[in-house]
Amino acid sequence: MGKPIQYRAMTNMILDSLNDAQCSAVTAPLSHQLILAGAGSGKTRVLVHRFAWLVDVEAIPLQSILAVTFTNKAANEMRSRIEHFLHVSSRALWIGTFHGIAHRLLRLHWREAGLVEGFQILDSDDQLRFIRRVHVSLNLDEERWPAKQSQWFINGKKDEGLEPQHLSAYGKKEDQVRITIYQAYQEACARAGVVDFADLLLKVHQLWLKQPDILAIYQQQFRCILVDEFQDTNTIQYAWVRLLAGQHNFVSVVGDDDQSIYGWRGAKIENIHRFCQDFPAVETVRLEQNYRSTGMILAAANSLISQNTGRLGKNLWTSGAQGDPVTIYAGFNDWDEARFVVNSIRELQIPFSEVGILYRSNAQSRVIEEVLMQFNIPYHVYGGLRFFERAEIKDALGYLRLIANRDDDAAFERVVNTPTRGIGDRTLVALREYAVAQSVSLWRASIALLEQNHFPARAAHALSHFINWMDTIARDSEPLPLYEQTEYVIQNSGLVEHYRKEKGEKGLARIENLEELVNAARQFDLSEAIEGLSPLNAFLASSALEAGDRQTADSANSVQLMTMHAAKGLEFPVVFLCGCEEGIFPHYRSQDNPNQLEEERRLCYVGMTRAMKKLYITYAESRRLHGKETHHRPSRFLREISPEFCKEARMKTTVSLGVMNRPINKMPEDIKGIQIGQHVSHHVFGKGIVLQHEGHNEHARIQVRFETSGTKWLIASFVTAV
DNA sequence: CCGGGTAACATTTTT
DNA sequence: TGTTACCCGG
Repeated sequence: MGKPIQYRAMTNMILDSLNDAQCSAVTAPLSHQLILAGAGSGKTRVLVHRFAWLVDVEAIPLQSILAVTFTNKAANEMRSRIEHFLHVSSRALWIGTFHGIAHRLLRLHWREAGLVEGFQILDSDDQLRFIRRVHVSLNLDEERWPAKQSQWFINGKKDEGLEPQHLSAYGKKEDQVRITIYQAYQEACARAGVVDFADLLLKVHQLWLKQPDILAIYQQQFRCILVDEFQDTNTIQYAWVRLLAGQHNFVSVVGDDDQSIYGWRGAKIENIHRFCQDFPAVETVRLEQNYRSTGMILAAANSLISQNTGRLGKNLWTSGAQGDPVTIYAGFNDWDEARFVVNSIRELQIPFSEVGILYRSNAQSRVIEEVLMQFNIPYHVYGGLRFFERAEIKDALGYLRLIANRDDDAAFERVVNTPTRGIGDRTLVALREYAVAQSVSLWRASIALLEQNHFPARAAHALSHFINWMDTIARDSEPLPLYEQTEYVIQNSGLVEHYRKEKGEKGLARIENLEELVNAARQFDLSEAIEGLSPLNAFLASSALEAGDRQTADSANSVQLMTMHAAKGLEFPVVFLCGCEEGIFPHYRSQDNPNQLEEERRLCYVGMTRAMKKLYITYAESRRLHGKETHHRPSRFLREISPEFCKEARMKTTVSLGVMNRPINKMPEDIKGIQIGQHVSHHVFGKGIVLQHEGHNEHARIQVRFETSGTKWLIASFVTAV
């Protein structure tokens, strides 16, 4: 039986350079599939090739395959690899995050889903503010009812697919109050025409349940569903996949139970087990050959993770070199530990960008940063605010949101008095009360109360001015292209003058960010837009759904510092796992719960398996924590790694500062003369200007904005005046 | 409305 | 220790 040449050529390309396990995952006949993909086993590759196989060999149309991931990063990577591999345009591809795809569906079916056409998306920050407002309107004491907890409660319930009416009011009084808050919050969202992240999934799920005809459309469209990082799915996501799969479609899930580290935010590792029960005839493939790490590193990691119970079972192996044993270092204190890390980096003589320093919690970066700075080693810390999460950006977007939808109360609250325009608390309280009582938005409440002459002259004047002004800029900017509209709003909102007044140079950075927002709008790819969605609404949605990169990519040749959570999916030739002490890692809040403890162990496993060639694990016998000297025993994880794969290290080079003491930085006399605005230079970061300073003598630190390396806090003695 | 002083607090993070 | 939130006085 001769197969078409096209078929064979393509098949060869698809199967080229795959190992046996990968190959069987890619070429499996149509059925439900569970692909257990160990760390570094070529998971993405298998997904991409499976996709290609389905298209080319199984003749599934492109638009009949749905590929879902958790992060935009993963989605973008898969998309671009598939585009390259198949030479297709992204138009027809259904690849995206759960939230992104749900959003796309809600824009198509907003009416059936009970939403307004221009609905906006609340990010977690907006959501928290919004919940605060709800608390106030319910007269709840912020002491007893922290808004954070309500947010946690509401999101938790939504992730379980539960709405207020599903929740029993028979529970504890506390729960009853929470349910009331949940209910009131939902009503407030409906009035404002906004949805939160969890709503995106929940509302699509409800839509499908309530309107079988719509569900049927998508069940018929998506013959194959691929889910990445399946161990991270939560209840609603699982329900979503199950519903969409129906009786006739095929689901392939890819995941690794040993890398499940997001249980604390609702991920259900059990979904992997449930999958095998709920879906008939699941074919399981294990990808255990690792292409990343040395034999020693894998053996060490395997020995650790084997302590966990209830695993599906998997042992990573490599055909590559054994490599060096894992280096364990016991530091005298946190400074000593940091110095060991930095010393080792210097001795390795490798590009800085090949080093990853991982820790359990962000606060641990500080000491390491300071030592890196002392040795003039460039570094990049992951985490922190993202572009679209910055206050000034959210202010500007607030105006745009009001233009798109005057009823958006979250946006209204944010910008109505930013910058201050004489609309005070009094006025707002009245507006909120009226809005809740009449079940209208704050915008409508403003108009109604102004008509009723409810306010004293001054307040009335300020408010009506704002209302009219919003309508005017909305009208005037409407015909402009997106970026001009953005620019117009920023210029006319008074935000620029507002931030210009901010003391220090912080305001300057904010104004620059506002300018950057105009650029972002200019570059916004309108092809991403969903049919029927205005450019403005598309831009606003994408700003919530893809909040942008974390910080700028000045990481060209710098050491990478991040939490172990953030390191998932990444790899480095050299990895340092720091702070491996009981109470730090595993974290003390996980110590008494066996499940949480196992998750910590998986986190350690994730950290270890990031290393390609060399892995260092360090701990400190004493450490400064919350301002107090503390002592911790070495992490149990160190004991759980088989000793035959480890070796103890000592610091090879004596450090001039003295190993046993905290550093005492000599401060040149002239440092007192450093002033804001002064030009300085630094060995690594180059030339810059002093923005702020704090502390005295050896504690003096200064904030410098460098011409090319961004803004940094430094110990004052490390710069020289120019 | 701001800013200073202070008290409380302190995982992990994506959408 | 470092941050953040809140309260009160000018």
